[in-house]
Amino acid sequence: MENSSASAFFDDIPNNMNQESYIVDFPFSPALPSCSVFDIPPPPSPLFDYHNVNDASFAGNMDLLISDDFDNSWFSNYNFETGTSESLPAATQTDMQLPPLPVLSPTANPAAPVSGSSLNTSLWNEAGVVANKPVAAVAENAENGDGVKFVEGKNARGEAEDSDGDRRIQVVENGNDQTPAKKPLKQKKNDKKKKRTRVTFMTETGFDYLDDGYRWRKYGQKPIKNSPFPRSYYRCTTRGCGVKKHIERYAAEPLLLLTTYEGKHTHLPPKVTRATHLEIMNDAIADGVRKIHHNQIKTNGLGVAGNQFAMSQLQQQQFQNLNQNVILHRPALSPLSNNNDYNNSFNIAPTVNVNSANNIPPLNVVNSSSNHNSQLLNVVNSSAAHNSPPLNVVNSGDKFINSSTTFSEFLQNLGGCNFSMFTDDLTSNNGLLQDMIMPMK
DNA sequence: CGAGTTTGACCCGCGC
DNA sequence: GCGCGGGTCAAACTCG
Repeated sequence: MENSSASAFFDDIPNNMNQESYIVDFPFSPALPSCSVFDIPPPPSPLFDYHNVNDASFAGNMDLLISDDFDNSWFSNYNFETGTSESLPAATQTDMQLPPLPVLSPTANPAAPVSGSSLNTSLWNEAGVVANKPVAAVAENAENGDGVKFVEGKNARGEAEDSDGDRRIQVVENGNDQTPAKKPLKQKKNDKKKKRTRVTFMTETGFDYLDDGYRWRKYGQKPIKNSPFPRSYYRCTTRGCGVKKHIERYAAEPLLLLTTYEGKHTHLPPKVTRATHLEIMNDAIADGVRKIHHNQIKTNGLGVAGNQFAMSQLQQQQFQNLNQNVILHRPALSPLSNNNDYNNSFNIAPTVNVNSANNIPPLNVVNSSSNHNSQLLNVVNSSAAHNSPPLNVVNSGDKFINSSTTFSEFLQNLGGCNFSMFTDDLTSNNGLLQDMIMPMK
């Protein structure tokens, strides 16, 4: 295997069939704010006002979670109540404006689950499916009394907003402190009314249900005030596990799906666990890269310098087999994007190269095109021959910058392998949405 | 037949 | 106290 030494453009990729392994240069882009629930911009970011996350511009940027990719010391200094931090400079609201989103029509059963298999790599070809991209997550820790939640009519400072009915994000204090002696909830058996940690993920998706690896039973659906979209209630089907979630579309941005989890699973997910992924990827990527920091050059265990990793043929196959149902994430749009970019990006279906020998579909790699500094995904191959399928690249065209501004998100795009965890405890970290929550203190 | 969904009824907190 | 809205229950229903 040789190191990558030159940039290979996307048109080259289909020709890369006969290679033992791939070395992927991942282009970190410090110039762009990160756009994923799995990532948070390097602190402090002059590009994004973490506090003013109260309208459509937050889509793709409402980073309230922290990955271990970052030195997150700034986060603890940030006061969500006042919206201030000594470590954060003044920010502007001019960055990362998303183009208009297509309007979804409410359906009779908008929260009806779709099968996991429909969330595979072919979703890029499916009509109406724009993307599945976690663009934000909101943690509400009701146990220690602090948290963040959606409220109506107030912004993140708790100030009254205009009366457009938009929901805002607000730090809330609730829970078990010495507040108001309110009439206690009527306790039902098993203390069902006890408040637990809630975390809301916002996912930009045309799907009404995202497979998160756990099994759920729907137990209710309610219309929501000021929203054409109902909220669906689900309970984890595992006996003894009281975790619930509810799903609704964000009325102001119908493409945003809000998934709120309540509670913590007492069991491993019945589906593919991240531990397996991590084993493979750890083997493939080797130590060090998983914790790589932005703009840092490290060496992985395969002797590949730089922000790279390599997967052997077997590893690729294993990885693909384990990621048949992963959610691919649409790249977020940069400030440079325009509507045409947005539209074009989804009209381009990936070339599906199915290996004739093993019939394993290739991974789809979402990436940007040229004309942007440090935005190229360079795929360089070693010389050895093999039969595994190539990486599949969706080339979105000029002026469209993908969201893979961090290594972790790149991996996310690559196959749903989430490396931006808040723990290195692989036994408890299954790589699912719920596992990527950093409790707020 | 079991598992999951649908859907109207019911419960509860909260604001007025 | 009343009504509203969110959350839950559970019987009926659907599906494999």
